Amino acid sequence: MSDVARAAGVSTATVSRVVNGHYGVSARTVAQVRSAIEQLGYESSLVATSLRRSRTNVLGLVAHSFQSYTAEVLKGVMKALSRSGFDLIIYANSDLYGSYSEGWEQRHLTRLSGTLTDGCIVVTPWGEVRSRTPVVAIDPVRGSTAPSVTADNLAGATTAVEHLLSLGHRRIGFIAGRDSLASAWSREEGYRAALTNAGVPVDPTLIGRGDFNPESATPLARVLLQRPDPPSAIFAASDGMALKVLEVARELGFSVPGDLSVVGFDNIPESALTEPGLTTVDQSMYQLGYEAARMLKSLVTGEWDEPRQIVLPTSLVVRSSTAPPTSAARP
Amino acid sequence: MSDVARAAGVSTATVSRVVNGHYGVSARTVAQVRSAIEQLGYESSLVATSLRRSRTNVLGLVAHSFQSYTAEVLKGVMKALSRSGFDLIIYANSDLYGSYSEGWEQRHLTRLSGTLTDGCIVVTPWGEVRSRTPVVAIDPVRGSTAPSVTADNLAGATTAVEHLLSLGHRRIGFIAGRDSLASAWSREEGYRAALTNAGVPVDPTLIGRGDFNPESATPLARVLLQRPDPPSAIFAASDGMALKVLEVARELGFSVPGDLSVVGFDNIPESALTEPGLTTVDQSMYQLGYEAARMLKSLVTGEWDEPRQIVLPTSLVVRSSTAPPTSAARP
DNA sequence: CTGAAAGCGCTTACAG
DNA sequence: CTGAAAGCGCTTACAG
Repeated sequence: MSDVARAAGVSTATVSRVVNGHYGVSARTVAQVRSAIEQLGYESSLVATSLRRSRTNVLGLVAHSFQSYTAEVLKGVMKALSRSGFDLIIYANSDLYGSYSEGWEQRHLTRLSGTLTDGCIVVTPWGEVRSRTPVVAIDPVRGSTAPSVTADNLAGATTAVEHLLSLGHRRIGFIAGRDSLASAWSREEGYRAALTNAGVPVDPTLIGRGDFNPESATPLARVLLQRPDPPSAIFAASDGMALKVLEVARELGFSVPGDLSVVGFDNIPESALTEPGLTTVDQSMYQLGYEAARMLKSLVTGEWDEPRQIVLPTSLVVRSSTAPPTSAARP
Repeated sequence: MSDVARAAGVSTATVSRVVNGHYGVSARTVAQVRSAIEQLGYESSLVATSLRRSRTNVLGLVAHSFQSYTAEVLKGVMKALSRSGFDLIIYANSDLYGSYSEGWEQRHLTRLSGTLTDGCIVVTPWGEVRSRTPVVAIDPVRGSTAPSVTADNLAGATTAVEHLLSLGHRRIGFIAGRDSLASAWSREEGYRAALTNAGVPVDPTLIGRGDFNPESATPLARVLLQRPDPPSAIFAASDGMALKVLEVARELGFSVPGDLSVVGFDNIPESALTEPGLTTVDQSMYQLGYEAARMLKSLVTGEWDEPRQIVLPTSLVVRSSTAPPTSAARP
């Protein structure tokens, strides 16, 4: 900027005014400055600008990994921000790839929201976060009253288990997600509610405690399927985990859906590609991202007047990983 | 930071030393400062730090949109950066969603590389870019000698067209990509080469000029298919465009692959999900991202000693959108 | 209409 | 071992 000022023979204050289109600069000066900018290929530093200004028109997104789930969310966020005047900065910590680390989102949030961003979206946070700028959580922690958008996990899970019940399954295993997340809790609630409603007692030994990380499901599925009396169906709280169940089933000689039915949750793109295709509950991750960005945008400008907690509908997608149980459940 | 300094009864200089783990601070002071940091939940501002320091350990990525292609690239980048000590910042301009705007990448690059990032990856740039920090392009412009990673587009396209030729097709249409990109050019070259090698003359009226944007293919496909003598097969330079060809074919009453064979390029996840599944050339977008990040990382630390232009292999994925031509090409 | 000066939150020689 | 001061690249009252 000082180069530009020198070239145009003015002060940096004036250059700044021209760059920001402020009034009160003579046409002649504007022209001179513009041509200097042009010639030098000057572009203002995002960092310096944001340090000085309160408003940056940049929104942030922090996520702990970039698997399919996040990628879908991102598409929705971008769509919502399209031509909104807000740019997006996504911050990803290299240490966090695929593994949760307590408090990561708080760290990143604080580092960004100091000055860089006007507000942030945080995807599947670890805990409640505080920030001086607005934050909306996608898939918040349990009991959070902060702005958030989430799928109707309870209804989705209930439908999934009802689907299995209607096929005739009675011994239905469950692989739970990370306990602290509202989504994990609701999905488990849905599982319990559907069984209870159907008069099927909940068997705690049929429940495995995963954490949404696909890998966490592998040992749990193994335990469930190596019992003398394995379940005839397994409902996993996420597709990533369900895919691992499929893997273990294959390894152990269970045919799906012949010996074992499997249902997931999320409907990530991969679920349609496996053989057999995974029956799952669709939560539009695109929509989650879209709505979160829409809310954050308005929160930042102070125009939001809808409820600060959005719940999006889910729907059951029946593919070929589910079928009625056979009498001989063991291969 | 001044809050922390006050609470700990030291200067901000000392706080800075503690935060950055510099030597020469008494154990007692360190303890005091740490406890103040803890209590106040202090986190250093990324912006201020990067403004002051030359090295930030943050790498940047700029892309003009976030469709499947970019999402896949991103996964590869994140994988390569995992536990590398480098964080990643992705910058997305809201005005650019899905549409090219000349020079966008240069603008963003300059704004980021001023101080925020140590280097950048730019995905399908519009032109050659200059920057004081290292830049690696994924899918560079034609004739670029800057660091880049790209798929073997020539071989891929040749194979695709040879596949159609071997099925018996002779009138093969082509929908080209954005001319300035090396990838678009090579894919067209591959198309021409395969035809020429087979002794089939290239018919310029069978070539449509798209720009990789899916929408650009719709009118072109319409023109091609509404001719009195439509081609029996169409090769599109990207899956996004090929999917649109499928759409137009359906609309016009062509059955695929009965009346028309269609081949794409990229192998985005959606291509496996359409009905019929799209035959396409796989270029591992994940690999492109992975290699680009690996190169950038070493370029920044000055350790890169491999060639600065990486070409990755491609492979043909045959699904059900291709078949031998029938005698009656018109429905 | 324009400039000198202060300050955003940090880091880093330079003194002491 | 620690602090006062300068400065990274901007913006914005405050004068003039």
